[in-house]
Amino acid sequence: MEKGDKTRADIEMIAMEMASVVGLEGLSFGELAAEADMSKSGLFAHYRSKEKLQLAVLEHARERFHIEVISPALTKKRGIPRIRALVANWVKWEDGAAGGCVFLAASIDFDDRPGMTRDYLWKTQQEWIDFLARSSRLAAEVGDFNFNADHEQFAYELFSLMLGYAHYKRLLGDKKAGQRQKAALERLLTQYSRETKEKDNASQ
Amino acid sequence: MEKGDKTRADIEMIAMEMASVVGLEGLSFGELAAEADMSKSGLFAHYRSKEKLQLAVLEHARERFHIEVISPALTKKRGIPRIRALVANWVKWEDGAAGGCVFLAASIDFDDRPGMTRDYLWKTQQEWIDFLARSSRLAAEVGDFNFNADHEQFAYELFSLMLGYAHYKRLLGDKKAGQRQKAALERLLTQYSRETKEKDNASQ
DNA sequence: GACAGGCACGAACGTTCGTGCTATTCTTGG
DNA sequence: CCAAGAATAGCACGAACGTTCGTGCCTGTC
Repeated sequence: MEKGDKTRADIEMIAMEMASVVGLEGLSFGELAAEADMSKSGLFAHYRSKEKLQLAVLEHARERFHIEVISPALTKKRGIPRIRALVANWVKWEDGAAGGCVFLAASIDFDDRPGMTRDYLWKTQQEWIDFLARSSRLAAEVGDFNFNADHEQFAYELFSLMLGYAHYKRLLGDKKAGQRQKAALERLLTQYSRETKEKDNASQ
Repeated sequence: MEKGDKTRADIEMIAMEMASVVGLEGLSFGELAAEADMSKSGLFAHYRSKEKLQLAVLEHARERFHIEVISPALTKKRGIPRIRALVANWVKWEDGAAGGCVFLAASIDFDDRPGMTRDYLWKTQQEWIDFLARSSRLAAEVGDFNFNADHEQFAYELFSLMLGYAHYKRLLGDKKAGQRQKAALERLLTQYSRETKEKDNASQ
């Protein structure tokens, strides 16, 4: 009950890296076994189905995400400083993995493929978005944002900017992606902290 | 030299739909042949390699994209009206395909896989982004936008919002995705058309 | 020293993949 | 209307896929 856990942890670390490149569905026991220096069957025995492997990889990634992105941001002051930290950590997370954020790679694979894997993926992403919205609410509470800002709208726009960064960086190979993302974040923060004078309203 | 073209066009229409769901790499001759009511080998003969099939599908998609998204927007007045039309047409395009925008589905597949397909994909996406930036420049020229706005930054942010819409709609199944996207677009347009009073600057 | 369990292995399964070849059928220009 | 050529089908291949099976290590317990 000792060795197995260690092996699984090792496997999932490698698997997460691979999945970020080829996607969760593109992940195969054969290639993964080769990368982990194991036999395909020996590796398979740890999970007993591809779906269970995918779930294990996602669970592993979720843990890493908390450790690398969320937790360190919680040490920052509530409001804009914490939001900045979240974005900075996420960019590091995206840049760190060989193929970018594994959740984004998996999302495309599974948006049309129902099942347990998709459900877990959905839950994880929703959690992240809710966390962004909550951070916006906190920012309003400490006076950094307009107190009547639409926090879910903020989460949508912030999340979109992250998607944009990943896309510019990965596919387009744009050197200015970081610069663009920073400028966009500044603009977004400015707008949400402005002295609310616009007549616009997010409903309808 | 007549029948073949018709058949290829039919195939590529179906293939584009399939690829939007399973990705360009997930597309297979077997399934595509079944869907098109042809034999695998008969279909294969039209393209003679998977890569050529993928390229053909992308070319087909590029044509459709011009017809459905770009051309109808060109009839609108330069500036904000045209930008609004572009976004509205793109949303229709995204909603219309079974699995969403085929270029986005393909992007994840190929961002780590060099080759002709990736190059073509890159070119097409870059074209689209450049077109967005050019539309922003036009908006500045007709007085809708600040004349000193950063048009490539605008393209980045607008493109990001589209990515966000696709993600919210496809994976998260968010009913409010359309509403969110509209609100975000309004905010973005407002910001770029404002009387430029901010001290902020996109460089650094 | 026999026994049990956890762990990993190699071989093989049925299926699907992309890709060739060889016929056969269909379309079309002279 | 017929020959030429294009379009499609049939069949086979080697490889990779997920999965199953039987077996052999180790390591610790009675």
